[in-house]
Amino acid sequence: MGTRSRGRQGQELSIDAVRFDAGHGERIKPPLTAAQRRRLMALATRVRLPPRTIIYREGDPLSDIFIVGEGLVKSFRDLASGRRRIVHFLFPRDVFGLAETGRYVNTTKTITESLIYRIPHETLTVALHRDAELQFRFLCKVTEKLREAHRQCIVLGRRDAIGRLAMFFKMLEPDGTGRHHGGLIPVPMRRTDIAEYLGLSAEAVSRAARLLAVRKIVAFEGDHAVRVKDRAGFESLVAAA
Amino acid sequence: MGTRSRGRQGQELSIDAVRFDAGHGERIKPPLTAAQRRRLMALATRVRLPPRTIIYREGDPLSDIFIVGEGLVKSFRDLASGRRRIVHFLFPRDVFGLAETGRYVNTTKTITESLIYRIPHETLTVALHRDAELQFRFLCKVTEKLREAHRQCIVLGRRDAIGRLAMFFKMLEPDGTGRHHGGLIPVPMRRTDIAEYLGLSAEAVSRAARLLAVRKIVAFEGDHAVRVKDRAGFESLVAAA
DNA sequence: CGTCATTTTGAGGTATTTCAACGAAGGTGG
DNA sequence: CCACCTTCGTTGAAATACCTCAAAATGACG
Repeated sequence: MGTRSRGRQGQELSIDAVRFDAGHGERIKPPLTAAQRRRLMALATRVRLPPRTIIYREGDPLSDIFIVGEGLVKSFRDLASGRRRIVHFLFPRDVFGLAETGRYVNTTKTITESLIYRIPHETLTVALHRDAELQFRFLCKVTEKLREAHRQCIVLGRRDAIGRLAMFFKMLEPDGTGRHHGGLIPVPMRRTDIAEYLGLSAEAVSRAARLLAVRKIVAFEGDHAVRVKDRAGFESLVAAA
Repeated sequence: MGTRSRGRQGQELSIDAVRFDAGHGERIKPPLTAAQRRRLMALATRVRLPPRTIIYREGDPLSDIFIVGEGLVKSFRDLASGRRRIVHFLFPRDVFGLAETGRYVNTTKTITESLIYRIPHETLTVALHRDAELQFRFLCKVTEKLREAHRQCIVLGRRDAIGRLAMFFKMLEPDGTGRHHGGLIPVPMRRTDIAEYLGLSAEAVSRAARLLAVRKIVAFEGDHAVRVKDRAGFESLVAAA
């Protein structure tokens, strides 16, 4: 497969990582009405999956669109070099199942135990054609994901590991300010996952994390939580770009 | 602005870089019917802009959605460090005008003389609600752009300048194989633009380009065209990831 | 033909990668 | 319940590659 997009322009629904609410930021009215949500859920099958379960593999024929109910899922690609790149993490309410030419483009795997909803993609396509408003919500959500992907590009463009890691934590921050959670940021994924997401070696992530702690910018509380100690320093690192 | 997306979930149309046709790859039936295209064009205003003209700035209030008719546009962001990052290039038939919370997120500027169509975003929103099929085309296109953004993330994740540059050229290749154009790839943008897109310094791009030429993988024909000389070597560089 | 912007080239500094090894943690089986 | 094993995380040291600074060369434009 080349780098250039050349997806078939058929009726297939191909959405990846579309969140149904306003994201981790300011809570705005949910883009889906209760009725829409109900109808959508009626089309779905629920599955509960243990950690490290592969949901589908890159290249598998497209069948369903998935929605994360609970848990954490990673979407990644194995490169020719043997290296693995995580394209994005999928949190509750994220939609995934991006396909091209009728095949999934990434492999997805649960990180923690997860509750997953699946909807046959034709079913969803039909529903979207019936309900223009519902479809518009999807459109908004995909554009939102597009913005997020662009932001990730900015992160990856940075050269310094410490800055990338800071931006990553910032991305994980529930409300973006730390006001309501005392600067505590949950970090459900493993270090190697972070490394594969940020395009760094695991060692570099480890060193950057230690540096953040040594500089008293954050304090780690176990492997799966960080607390921002120096908000000003943290934000200036994030903004340094 | 934080790194986390927190766009308002209103009726604003916020689409960036949505191509109306099948992209540079295999030519498939255009996603827009002639009638849809005609109607869309009826809503638009045409403008012809000289090179290096700013179309809108980051932070400007959202007013229109734009479509490239001819020429080349770049969409970029100035970072706190004073560095500039090009988020993407916009080719003919690409749509742009991505906004968040009612404001454009990037600055856009013509690179070459361009023909631009502009449609008030409310007008387009209404049209999309009226025509579910038209909206579905938009949805498909945005997801396509999302895939492209993911691919760019892969490129940016690479550590070697020469590999990134190779992937960039590959991205620019009209049909992805070189079969129909003798491996000749037009490169309309300047070196510095490429550098800002790839997250490299201009010097690194220059050196990588020379290296590609020295290794006889490509040959430059002026500053705005490259010819792939060693297809196998080229592809293996691209795939090396 | 001169001026300005872009591109290229050179040399040194710095950051991350890589390779290697150790320590810790989680899961499995006896 | 403990020992073992696999995986993950950390730390150290050397190598590589890009960045930065500086300056020359090329090209565009008036």
